[in-house]
Amino acid sequence: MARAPSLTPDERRASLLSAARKVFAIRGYHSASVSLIVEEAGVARGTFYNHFTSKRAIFAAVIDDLMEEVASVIEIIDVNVPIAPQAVANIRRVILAVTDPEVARLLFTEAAGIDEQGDEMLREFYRAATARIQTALERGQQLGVVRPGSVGLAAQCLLGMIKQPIFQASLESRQVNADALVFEVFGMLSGGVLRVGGP
Amino acid sequence: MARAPSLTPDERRASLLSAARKVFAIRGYHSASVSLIVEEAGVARGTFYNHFTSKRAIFAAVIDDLMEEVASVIEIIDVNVPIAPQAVANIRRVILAVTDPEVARLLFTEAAGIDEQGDEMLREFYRAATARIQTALERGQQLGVVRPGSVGLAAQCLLGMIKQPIFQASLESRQVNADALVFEVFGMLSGGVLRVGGP
Amino acid sequence: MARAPSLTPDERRASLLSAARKVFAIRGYHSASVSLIVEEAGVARGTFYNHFTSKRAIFAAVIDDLMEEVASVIEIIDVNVPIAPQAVANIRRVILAVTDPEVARLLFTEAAGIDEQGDEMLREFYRAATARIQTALERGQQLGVVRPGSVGLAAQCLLGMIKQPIFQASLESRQVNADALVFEVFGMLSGGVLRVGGP
Amino acid sequence: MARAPSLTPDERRASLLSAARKVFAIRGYHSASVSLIVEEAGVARGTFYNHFTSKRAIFAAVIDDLMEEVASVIEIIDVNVPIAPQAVANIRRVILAVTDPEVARLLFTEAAGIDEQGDEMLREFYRAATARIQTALERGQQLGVVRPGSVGLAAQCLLGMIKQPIFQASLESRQVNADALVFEVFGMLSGGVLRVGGP
DNA sequence: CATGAATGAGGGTTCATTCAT
DNA sequence: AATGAATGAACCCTCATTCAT
Repeated sequence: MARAPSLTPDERRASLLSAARKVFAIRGYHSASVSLIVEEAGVARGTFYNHFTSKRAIFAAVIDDLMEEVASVIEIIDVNVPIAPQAVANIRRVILAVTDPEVARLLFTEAAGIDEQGDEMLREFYRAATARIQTALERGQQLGVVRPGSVGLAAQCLLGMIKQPIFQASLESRQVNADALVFEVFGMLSGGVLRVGGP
Repeated sequence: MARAPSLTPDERRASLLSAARKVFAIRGYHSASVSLIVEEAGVARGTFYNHFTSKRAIFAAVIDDLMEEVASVIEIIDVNVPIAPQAVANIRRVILAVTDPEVARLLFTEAAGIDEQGDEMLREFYRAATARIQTALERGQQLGVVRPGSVGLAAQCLLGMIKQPIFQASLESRQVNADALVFEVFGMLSGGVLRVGGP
Repeated sequence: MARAPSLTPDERRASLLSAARKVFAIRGYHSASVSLIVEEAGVARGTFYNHFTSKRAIFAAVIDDLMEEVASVIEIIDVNVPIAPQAVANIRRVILAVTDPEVARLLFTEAAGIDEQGDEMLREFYRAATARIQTALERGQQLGVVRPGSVGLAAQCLLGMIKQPIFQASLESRQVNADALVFEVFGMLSGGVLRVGGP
Repeated sequence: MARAPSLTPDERRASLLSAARKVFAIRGYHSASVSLIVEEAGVARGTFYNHFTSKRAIFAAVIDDLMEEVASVIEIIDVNVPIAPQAVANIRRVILAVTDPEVARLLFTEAAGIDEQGDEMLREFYRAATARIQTALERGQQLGVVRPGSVGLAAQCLLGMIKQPIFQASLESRQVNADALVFEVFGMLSGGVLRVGGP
């Protein structure tokens, strides 16, 4: 009844994570059942609980990995070379990372609203992301490439500007054109869309 | 056993909707139970099913009302008077409408991911919202107050720019400063934030 | 799918309690499953949880009823008529009440050790029983029919004297002879068994 | 992977038994898990099953040891020297043996009701204990220090008299005063408590 | 003998929905 | 329409036991 382990614990864990990610992405957190996950992973139910304490826990692990994946593509900007291309490259990489349908679905529609603990994770993620953007903008201000003024809200707006097209694409089961989005975002950042007489 | 109805069917329906909205906003779709809703409404379980075919259905009705509420604050722009203030006013009203904690929670974190039908509703909502913004932008182009070019993505970006700060505020159980957000959004639209090689 | 209730809620509750009592008595707390109980009661699983919040809860209710049953057979002793026969009658009734195989099994072997809350119930039961006996003994002292001295331990010993034969009989699936036990207990109380240097 | 055994098989078995006894005493049979036992013993799960065929089996072994421990303190009474002090000493030693919280909990609240096999063990234990007491009483009758008549029930009553105070103390997490209990039991045996005109 | 990952039957519980009254 | 007891599928999780290494 007890098959020998053909995988190391880490591999099994990874395989469960991968299965869970797939199942959560397809069915959403609530409709995904542990049964579905173990079936996808090809292990028995009990095995699941040898690696994760609960369905909630594996979901948190999945989301955590995702956030890490997204965050990891951002590279520190070198102020000694032209800023703009670096910023563009960062945005581009984030868009590409988030454009994966699984990532988009999980991060944008499933992560929120599970429970308080989950919301805290998300809060923290957005807090960190926003802070990062804000810092970048402030450095830009010092360099004179960003207009002066408070940039807290601007950071959130910038985030939303990127997120919303991806979210809508995800909702419609299509992928955004990353280049077009980068272009659009950069256009918005550098000049807005209105031509109604400046401030 | 069957109490005489003290409300008209429509009133009962409205009262259930209101109770459901409250319960869904507080607990989220999945944690909200029909029990909670009927308790909040002060009716028996069976009564619920005389007015709505399912929990799913009442949620859809709640979300529908919400979307309607939000959409209804937008006023047609009159091209014979200055555009900008009208646009600002619209944005401002949308922000105010969406800033209500119940609305924000329901629309931004609960509505998505329930099931395919629900996603379709949301898809439709964003499609309509985006289309509306896009139309406005195109009209702006004709009037020469919006820079030329494709504005499909821009519309989504604009939506995200507004939504994200409200979403993050909702996640942190606080409300955005509507005026600051309007100012920020308008600033972004009219000139972006970057000063890199502008005209 | 939802049959009309053929029983009043109280009747259904009683029927579940009775089924539970039977099942717990036969299988013990841990081996009894809610499935078994509802099967015995002839209702669906969900119905069980409409009447009791948990397996634990219905067990507590069963034990509570049992304790009440046992306690209720004790009659206040009238000091104006001969004491001894009244005491004997009380002991006799208790023995008879507890001699029922279900009662014995549940009270003596299943009630203890379920969890802290359960132990507290039992503690309270024995505390009350002991206190009652102690009070009776103290009244006897005032009347001069009980030898002087502390009677706290004596009360517990008296309880044990009655309980142990019943418990052993229960273990062996037989019933004690109530009359013989009464006789024995009364003999013990009135003169002990030893004849070693007594007066 | 297979660590060299640092203990002889017997030592390992003893160490598992000791760990099991501790765990069973603290958590009770049902809440004790094999995991807890092997953790306490510091061995792997598989090792457990090299020494005991099942959780049930190690529990039986624990109880067996306990019964043996208790039984072993009883010394054969020498009829050539005064009986009473020897009887008292035996009772005293039994009380002391059983007063250990682990012993009391395991023997009085956990041993009963696990399964038929377990009940048989317990049955046998009480049968043996009762028989021993009965034999002692019968010898007492021959010596004229025990009142005549059937002593089968008396033996059980005597057992209960001792057990109940210890059981109640165990339930309340306190220890009985062995001396007081011996005194009480002996008082009961030698003269009862009632003064209502003996036979 | 030791190890510990894997197993899977089984248990308690929830809750959307039904329908006789 | 209103009621609310009854339903039962579905879910998450536990844990004694096995066996390849």
